[in-house]
Amino acid sequence: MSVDTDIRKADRPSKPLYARMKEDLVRRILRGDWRPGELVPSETALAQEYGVSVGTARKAIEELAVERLVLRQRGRGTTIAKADERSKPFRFYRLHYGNSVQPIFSVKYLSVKSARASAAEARALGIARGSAITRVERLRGHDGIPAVFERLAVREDLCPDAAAIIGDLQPASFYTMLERSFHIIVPHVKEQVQVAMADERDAEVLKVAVGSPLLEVTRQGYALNGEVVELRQMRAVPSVHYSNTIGGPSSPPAG
Amino acid sequence: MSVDTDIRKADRPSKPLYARMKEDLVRRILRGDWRPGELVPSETALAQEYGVSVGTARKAIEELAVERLVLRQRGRGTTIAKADERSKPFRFYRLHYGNSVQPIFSVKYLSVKSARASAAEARALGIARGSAITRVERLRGHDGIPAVFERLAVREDLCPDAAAIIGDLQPASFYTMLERSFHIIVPHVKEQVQVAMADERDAEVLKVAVGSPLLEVTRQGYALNGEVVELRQMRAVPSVHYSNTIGGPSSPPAG
DNA sequence: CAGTGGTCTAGACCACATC
DNA sequence: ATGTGGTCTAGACCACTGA
Repeated sequence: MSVDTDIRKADRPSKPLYARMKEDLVRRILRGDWRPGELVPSETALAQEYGVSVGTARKAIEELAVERLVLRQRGRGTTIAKADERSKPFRFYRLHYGNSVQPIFSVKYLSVKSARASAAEARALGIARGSAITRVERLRGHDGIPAVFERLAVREDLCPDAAAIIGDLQPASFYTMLERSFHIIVPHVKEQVQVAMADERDAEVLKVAVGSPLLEVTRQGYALNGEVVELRQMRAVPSVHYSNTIGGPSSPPAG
Repeated sequence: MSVDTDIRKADRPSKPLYARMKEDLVRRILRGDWRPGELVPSETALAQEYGVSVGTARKAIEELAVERLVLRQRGRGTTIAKADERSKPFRFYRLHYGNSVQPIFSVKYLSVKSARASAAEARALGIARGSAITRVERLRGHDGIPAVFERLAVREDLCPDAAAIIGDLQPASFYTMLERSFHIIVPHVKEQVQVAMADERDAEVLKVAVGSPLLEVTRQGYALNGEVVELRQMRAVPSVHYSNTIGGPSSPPAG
């Protein structure tokens, strides 16, 4: 039976039933009981399995849906959300070139290699200094113009053989690849935006002068269990801007 | 009776009952039936008034709560959210100095005056060129160091006598002032972040060299009815960064 | 067609804030 | 003590999808 611990007699002081049920469902998703794109049991089936009313099961599933972990479709059923469904329009990729509305940039891989985590990387990733990581350099362009230079780092303990796999696939979507190749779901990211000065590598790749100002976005990608799995630094030419919207009908929860 | 149109026999094809009820509640908030901080009728009272079940009324109110228009407190009741409740930790103010977690900056008003909207301002505000607006300059500092130079513009047709009122109050929170002095609620903003070069005024105020790179955040503030009421440009010294979090438990809906 | 999620109802009990 | 929102139940009907 898939419910290891009876959610009805847990915790002290006990959380609401639907909350415990939700946590258990997350545990099962994390364990890989259902893969992204796969159908989850129906409301009534889950209600029966957990011994709760449909309304309660519904509330648990509903919360997973607003967190975009799960996709509900009337008549079809509920599926585990795939990376592209989770990150719909601009959720993750908020960089735009000039006035263009399209966030679409071509991607070119510049390098993919295994390395050892620096002190800063180790701290940010929550691993020991010197642990194995994979470093990736990508360049995004707009109409043939270099626009965004990305440096990524992922934990090799979570993504074994990442260098080879990434080098081979050169995926347009990093999160889809993490999902398909390593069963890692990244439902949550934190970003900081600031001004940076171009170093020599930036200058070379982006065709700008060393020391010229760039827009820098630093990102930490969190896995379902809360661990940081990915670090990303994006340095963009000054004509690129970062856009964000806060509040309003149907905006997701803020951290 | 406060329900002008019977929400039960509306629209074609008709939206769900709870959605129509929600829209009607928004209409009443917009009309000012209840002021920020004031108690809204209870679930059961509203259910009775609209002739729906408590569960349905509940769903309508619940949606207003996730949009932060309304604040629900068990044992107390439901109130119209005040500006500071709506913009809780960092929802609107996402600029930080260096590594400090606190987004707290002192505020100093530099100038407040009436003016005519430029072509760009008029377009962004959805008003005619040359319409009356109020322009405000503020400086935010961190530990006595100039950090963020803000230029604001608000529509004077919506905020009559704004120049005098703002000059008089010099409010720390602009949105709280809009709410209290003009009954305008701003539940939604859009922001763009980019690199800018310091002009002469920036240089003078922020104590940097003309032409040196700054972090610029441009913001449009939307009123409840969807109109743009406020334009804001924030130019910050390079040690300031903009932070954002996407997804995860209890993140608001993304635009 | 059977099965899904979406809406809606009517009731119960509870934890909590206020007076 | 009263009234609030929060949880939970058990049912009904509907719109839609897919075989």
